[in-house]
Amino acid sequence: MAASSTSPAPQRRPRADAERNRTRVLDAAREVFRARGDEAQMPEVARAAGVGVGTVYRHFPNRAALIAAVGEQRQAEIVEFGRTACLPRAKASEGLAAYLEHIGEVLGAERGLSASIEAAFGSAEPTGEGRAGAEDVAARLLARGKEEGTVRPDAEVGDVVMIVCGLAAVIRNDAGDWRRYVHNACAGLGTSG
Amino acid sequence: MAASSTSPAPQRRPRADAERNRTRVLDAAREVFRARGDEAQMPEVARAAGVGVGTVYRHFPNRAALIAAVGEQRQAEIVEFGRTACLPRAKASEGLAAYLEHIGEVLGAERGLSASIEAAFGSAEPTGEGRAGAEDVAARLLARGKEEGTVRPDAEVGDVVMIVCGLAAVIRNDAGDWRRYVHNACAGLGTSG
DNA sequence: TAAATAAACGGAATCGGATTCCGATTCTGT
DNA sequence: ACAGAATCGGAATCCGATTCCGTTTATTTA
Repeated sequence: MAASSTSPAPQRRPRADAERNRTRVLDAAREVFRARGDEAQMPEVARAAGVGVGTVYRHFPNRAALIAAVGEQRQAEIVEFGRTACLPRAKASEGLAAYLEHIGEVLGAERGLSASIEAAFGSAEPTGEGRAGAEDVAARLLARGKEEGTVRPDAEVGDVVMIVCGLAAVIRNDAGDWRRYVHNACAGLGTSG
Repeated sequence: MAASSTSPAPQRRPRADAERNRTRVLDAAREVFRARGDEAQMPEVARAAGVGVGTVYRHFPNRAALIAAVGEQRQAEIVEFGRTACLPRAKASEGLAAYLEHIGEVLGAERGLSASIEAAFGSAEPTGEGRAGAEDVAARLLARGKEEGTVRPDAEVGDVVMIVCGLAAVIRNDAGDWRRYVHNACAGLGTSG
């Protein structure tokens, strides 16, 4: 008792098989949700991962957490794209447009993950790195855009979040010309082209 | 058999108590969802309506339909506001801003209904009148705004839908300065003021 | 290398909540 | 007031998420 309440817990590295199963489950969930939408059932995910339901629950406390984890994983990839393909652009306004277009493409191609990705970008929870990273990319692009004079000075990260969420909703429904919407949204931020 | 397959069904007017109960259930649901969010349970709605669960299901095929009905009812009121308070404005751009601000106010004040209202505006389903009415208001305002020269000629109803959905997401989360977002979104549509 | 211990597994059992069913009750038309 | 039709209420059922625990496996230790 004394030990457990005072020592900061040595934190033995997780067992190898546990770590492997965790990623198996996450990958399987991502695939299943992408294909069937996030109403897919837990047993289905477990089966796809070649694992028992119990194992799924050992790694993710509940269905919502699993869905969120998938969304955050996808978001992390989007942020990575933002850092490597958008931030480096000469014109920040183009970088911003590319960032949003990429998000639109992902949302359109992976409808099943759309809700969880939207949540990753829009949720208020301290999701941590994912959300923070996404906002960091947006913030840098906006700042640079303002210097360039291609972005309205009163534009904020929140505006970009709103665009992403709106985009997700629109794509989830009509799937229509979301590219045009992105274009207009950029125009709205003051980005001229 | 011959009769049932050929006659268009006389459709006797629904029984008085049935009609009364339908609205009781709808009203109770609206209140319960507004207060507790749309995860509130069916039995809770039934209790609030002073009715058995069976009765709830007699009028609404399932939970989703009930939630949707609530959202559509609220949407109808918003559309009504749009027609009476926004369309008549001298400046279409101001009418549009007022329309969006009103939506923001409702979303903010009735968080629990936020998701269903958003769905009513954004869903692809042939929701019918509700959605159509909302888009009608937006379309008229946009058209008039273009004549005025206060709205970008390439703006479309879809852009407004996107704004509404984005707004809903933002309000559901930070609840921050959504008013600023509305302002910026309007600016994005080309509305100068 | 083998035994001991801790951690992870699998999947049957449990639980909660949506939905269905049907006998009892309440309208409506005659 | 009566017959028939529609509606009610709420217990019973169904389904899927989550929990539990005996078994199996990785890791550490002797």
